[in-house]
Amino acid sequence: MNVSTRFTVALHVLTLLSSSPGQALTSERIAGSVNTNPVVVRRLLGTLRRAGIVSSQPGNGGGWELAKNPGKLTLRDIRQAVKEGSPFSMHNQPPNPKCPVGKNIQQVLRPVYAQAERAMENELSHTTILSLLRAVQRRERD
Amino acid sequence: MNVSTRFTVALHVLTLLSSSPGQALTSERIAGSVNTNPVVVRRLLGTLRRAGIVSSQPGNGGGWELAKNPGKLTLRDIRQAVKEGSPFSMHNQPPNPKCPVGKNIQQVLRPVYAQAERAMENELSHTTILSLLRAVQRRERD
DNA sequence: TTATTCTGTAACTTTCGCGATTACGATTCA
DNA sequence: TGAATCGTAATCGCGAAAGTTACAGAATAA
Repeated sequence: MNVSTRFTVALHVLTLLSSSPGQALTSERIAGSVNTNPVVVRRLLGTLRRAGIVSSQPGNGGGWELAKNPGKLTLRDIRQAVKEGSPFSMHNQPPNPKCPVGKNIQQVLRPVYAQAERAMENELSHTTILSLLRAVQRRERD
Repeated sequence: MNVSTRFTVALHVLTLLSSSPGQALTSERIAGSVNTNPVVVRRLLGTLRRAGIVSSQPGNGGGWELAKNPGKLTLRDIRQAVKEGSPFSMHNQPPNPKCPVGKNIQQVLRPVYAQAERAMENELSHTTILSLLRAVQRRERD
């Protein structure tokens, strides 16, 4: 396996940002919650900034803020923004083109994989950052 | 990313086996089609044998055969047999339990991820090894 | 029985991507 | 000016997956 944790960390951070609207959080503070290195956070949030999802302010008193309505921000949007690849991957080495199966299998699998991934993304589009925040708050109350 | 290729290779091999029913293929022959090492093939097929999907015969004239009806064998079955993990993965280090978000985020995400993965698997259950073989043969004809 | 062909596995190496870390320039504000 | 913060390059370390070597069974043909 070995899938990256970028998506999970992105959701964690965005939920955290949505919990303090109008208040910039530093990468140091965020890294404290995620339990990682501030540079890792800045790299990840840099990607989200280029996608227009967060904004940043350098210098004293600066930090990171959500740039979109958390109720409109779906998990599919985030997944695409952090450039998570397909959950499927083809052969490392191209299969043998002299074998009828080896010659065609990748082209046959491609649309099947695409369809399965679409189904997954469709499911992710039904959850927003706001609903994650609400769920966290609900667990915190009880 | 970096997802394993085991699932794709398994589908390739099973399609190949389904194309020569009643005839055992050696790991050497199979590896030739996949363009990899025979030991890699034996390891993977060993897992599929333990799941009852293929059978093997050592010794002269031996090799590997499909042990199930390819029309009944779905891609979800195969994915589960080769033990592909979830396409999502949680934090490497546990998040900070003193932060309300860090404390609860994983428990909130878990069912969301499970649901998305289920949607993907449901889609995979609609395709069989036989239909892969048919698609390969169709491409080969044209 | 003997030679040959395969599987079954252990052990080791190689490769590769991710995350962690260090370092430092640029920017902002008090 | 000085402290705090982002932006980013460079490098390291780790772990998982695949590739490789080696060899002990097992089955078959002669």
